Amino acid sequence: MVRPNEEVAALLQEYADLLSVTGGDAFKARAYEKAARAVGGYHADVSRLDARQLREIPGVGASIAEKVAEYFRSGHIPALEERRSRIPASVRELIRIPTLGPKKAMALYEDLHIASVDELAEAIRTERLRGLKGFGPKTEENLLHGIGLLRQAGDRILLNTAVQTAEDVLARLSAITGGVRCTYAGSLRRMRETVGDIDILVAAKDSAPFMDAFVSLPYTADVIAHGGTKSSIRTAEGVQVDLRVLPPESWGAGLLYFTGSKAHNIRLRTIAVRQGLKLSEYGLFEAESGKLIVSRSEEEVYARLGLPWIPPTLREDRGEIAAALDGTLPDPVAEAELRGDLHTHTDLTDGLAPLEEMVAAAAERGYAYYAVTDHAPDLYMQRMTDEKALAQRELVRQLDGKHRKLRVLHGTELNIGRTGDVDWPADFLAGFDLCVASVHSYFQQSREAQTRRLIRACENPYVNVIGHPTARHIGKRPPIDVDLDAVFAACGRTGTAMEVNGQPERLDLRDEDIMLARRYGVKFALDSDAHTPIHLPYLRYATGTAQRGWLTADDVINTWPLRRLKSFLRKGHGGAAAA
DNA sequence: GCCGTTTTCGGCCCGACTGTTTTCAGTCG
Repeated sequence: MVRPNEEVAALLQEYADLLSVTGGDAFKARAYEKAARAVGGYHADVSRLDARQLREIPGVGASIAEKVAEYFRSGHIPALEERRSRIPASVRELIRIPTLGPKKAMALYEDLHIASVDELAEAIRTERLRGLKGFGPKTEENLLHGIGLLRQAGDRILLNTAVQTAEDVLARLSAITGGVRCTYAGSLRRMRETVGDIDILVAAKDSAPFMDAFVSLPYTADVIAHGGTKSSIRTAEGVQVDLRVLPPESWGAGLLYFTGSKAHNIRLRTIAVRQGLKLSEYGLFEAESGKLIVSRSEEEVYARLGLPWIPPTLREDRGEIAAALDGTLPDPVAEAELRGDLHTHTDLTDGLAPLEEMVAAAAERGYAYYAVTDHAPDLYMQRMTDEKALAQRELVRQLDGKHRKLRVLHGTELNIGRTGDVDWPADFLAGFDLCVASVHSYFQQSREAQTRRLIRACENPYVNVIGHPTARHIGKRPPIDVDLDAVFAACGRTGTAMEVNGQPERLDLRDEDIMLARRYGVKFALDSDAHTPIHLPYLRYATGTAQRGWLTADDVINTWPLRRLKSFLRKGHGGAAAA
């Protein structure tokens, strides 16, 4: 179940999209977009607020507050429905294609009656776009590429969407009596970056009450299957959720089996067979007699196979079983080991909350340190200036120590320019406690140019962390083409950390890149890149991704005590990080 | 449509790149 805030944010965003597709006042569309983001990132549940309270959300005025209130009263927003009736919903789908915006989408619809991604692909194939004003051969190529990206992500959903749905289902099923255990399994438990469908497991003697409750969840749109051991539904948002009810005595074997991955399970079964055993979702058995040996817990099953328990995030058949056998399995970094966050924003640039609120939320989470890293001037639309940065630093110094044990660091997120230069000169950079540097432009440069610019950024003595290093957006923008070996080598050499960015659409670096970087002795920063207090928990996804990359606490600079972190941030030049 | 007043209208996230055009519209961060 999505939070009411996100439900409303989606509706406001849809309204903004429809406004921009049908033309008219661009500022109005932008006002709705801004309100959508603000509502999505607001700390309180908007379904419980009246119109007056809604207006306290920045960017929400009388008109939008009334529409939101109306939505929770009647379930309808007449103005939105009126717009929908003018434009097929599938036209809106078109603007999800990178490089295709509202104007081009409308041209396709009005001139060629193209109203969906599939129809567009077909129209390109049959050369129907030839001659349409503003659509040349390069545009066709870009559109095909964009459609490919969109389809690559397929029907898989982002990790946080899956987590929210799964946790809501778990909360509802846990309330039913007779359940011994209840959790999610599958690729979600392994924290893969996207999830195809959600697997929920319940241990109970009697499955019927769980199955019945499951198929009648408030957001069940379709019941795909409704049986005694397995039921499947599709939610209103189109997510498939499977529920399996296991007898309590085979919980461990079932959890192991349904967590996967398939390749990991095959390895385990091979080991079992060599020992004259048979492993299934019901337990570990003697092959000859069929006698059950163990099944109650994952630990017991692994132990009987001669293995320690392997954390789910490592179960991808990427060498974890060999490592477990020879005792070199890493102890993956845990979220509780993180002492702070090193990449966050405020409303001084594109964040949604003021510095004081972000710091208070960080203190609430029990951090030992917290870095504010608003955007630097070269990201023009953020309108950062030297004066604003210095004024913010004053405020940061005042807040430092206000919340008992929380140390507040003043940082910035620099833009890595075309050739690897950054926004500010050395003397100004020296005033920051740390600098994250990220790619926000020139995504299409050659591999050689991208590699050079990133290496140059690493060689800057004031750049401590490379933010979201490949700049990908899952399902929307591919990673930049760069020689990661060369960049990681430069990171290792210069003492520049690589970020594992926890924003669900980024997760950047991704697991495989992390494994590669680690071989170059690179250190990592696990960051939320929060733009509002409710993004701070995204560290959870950064941690999951880091675990999948086999990182231990020692690899991660924000598990370190402040003293050790500051020493790392000095990067050999001795100046920036004063005690 | 929102906001902040220089309170009831005028500005709003600005500039660069791409691909198309032949001087610029559309998209993006």
